[in-house]
Amino acid sequence: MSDVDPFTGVPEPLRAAMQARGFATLTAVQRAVLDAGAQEHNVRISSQTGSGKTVAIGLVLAHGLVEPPAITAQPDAPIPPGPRALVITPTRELAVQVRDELKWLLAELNTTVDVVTGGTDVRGEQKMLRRVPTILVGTPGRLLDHIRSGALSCARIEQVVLDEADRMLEMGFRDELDAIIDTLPEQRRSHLVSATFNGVVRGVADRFQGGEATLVTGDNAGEANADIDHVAYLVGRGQSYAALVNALLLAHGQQVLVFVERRTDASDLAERLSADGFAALPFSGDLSQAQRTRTLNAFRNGTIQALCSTDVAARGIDIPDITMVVHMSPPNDADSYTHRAGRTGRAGKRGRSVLLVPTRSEGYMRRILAQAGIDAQWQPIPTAAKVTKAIVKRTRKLLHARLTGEQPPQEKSLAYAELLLADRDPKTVVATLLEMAEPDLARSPMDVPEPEPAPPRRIDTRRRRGPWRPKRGGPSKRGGD
DNA sequence: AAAAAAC
Repeated sequence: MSDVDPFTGVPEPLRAAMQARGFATLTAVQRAVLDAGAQEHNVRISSQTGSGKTVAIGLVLAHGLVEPPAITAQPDAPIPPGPRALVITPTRELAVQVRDELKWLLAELNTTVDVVTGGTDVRGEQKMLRRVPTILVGTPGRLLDHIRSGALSCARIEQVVLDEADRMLEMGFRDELDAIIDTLPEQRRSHLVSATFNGVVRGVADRFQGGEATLVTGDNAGEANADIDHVAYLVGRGQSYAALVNALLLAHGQQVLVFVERRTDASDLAERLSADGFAALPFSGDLSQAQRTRTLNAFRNGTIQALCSTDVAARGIDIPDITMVVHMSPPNDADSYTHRAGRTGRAGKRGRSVLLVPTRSEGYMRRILAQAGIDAQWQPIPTAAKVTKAIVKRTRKLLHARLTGEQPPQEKSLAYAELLLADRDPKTVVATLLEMAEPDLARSPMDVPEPEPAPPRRIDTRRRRGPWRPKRGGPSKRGGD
């Protein structure tokens, strides 16, 4: 095996880009698209979250783009200039991420990759489209906008990709999707990509691909990502979910992505956590696109510890260092759970997915987990004593350094303790911790200790504060889903 | 029912 070139079949310009990016080898699904000879067919890529599906689709697209376009304009029927490939995603942030990923991968292939999404300046995009990118990534509404205004011609599209395909083929997207697909040439390749293709969507998927697709799977096809530990806590009536999330954040001490049901829940939770002294921000369609971008960047670069998000961030978003996902309310279905949880445990790293389950929803949630093929650990709610132990352990070193003036140890998990302690007198913190350590507190688990003298702080998403600087080794090695 | 997605 060792004498086999792991990049066999990868076009030379892409091999160079991948090696420059630090890839030592291909992931299973990336290897599989090449071995399947997928470059000549419609492809359906189904592989677990965080397994490098975006690069896999880049490999499929690239093989078609190495050759000059087969379509030639006839004198009597001129074909307007336009992109050769189209990638459609269900959210704006995912479109941008996919654009970025394809851009570095295909940089040496004499291609250009660009993106169009709602919430951004239409004129700027029109100008960009006049320069005719080789590959265009976008969300449905804005793509259709450009098609109808005449700014975008799809007459030269050779390949179309639906990212998060099972989501794109759902009812909510169908009308816009059909309208876009109607403008594509009959002669084209149609690709679908997702971690999940449940039975319901498979029929639609078959029709979309004209019944002809090469199925490409990675490791553990159809199984859950084994790098994620799943934990479920039963939450009784009258217990505070926000307090529980507070406790989980304290105990975990690293970045956490919290999923909530509604937009208002996102802002409510972020507000509450901020008042508790955490660096937390909401993320949902309620925000302006500019704020969405700033917030996601703040989470990506480690400026905030907690992102309180609706399902807008449930699919595809690749943030390599997320070690814990919390579901403050149960997901809608098994696939939704798989995708949410899949924001952690990426590219072979381990992650933890924590469910807060209302007692009345236990049966429902057990069915969802079984459907997703996941064996979760059902545990009692962590007691205040346990949470206290974790936070004491984490902050002890830091407090020692503060009090003695020594250099604090460089540990990322301590960085968030640093933020929590920022602007506070170490002696007050010691007093708070002692108070928290009172075993009496363990009696009422939900009465999670709140760091007493925490003044609400505004979180500046533009620059970092304090001496605190975790992050960020390098770009993702494997990319998104 | 709510989330997302065009102005």
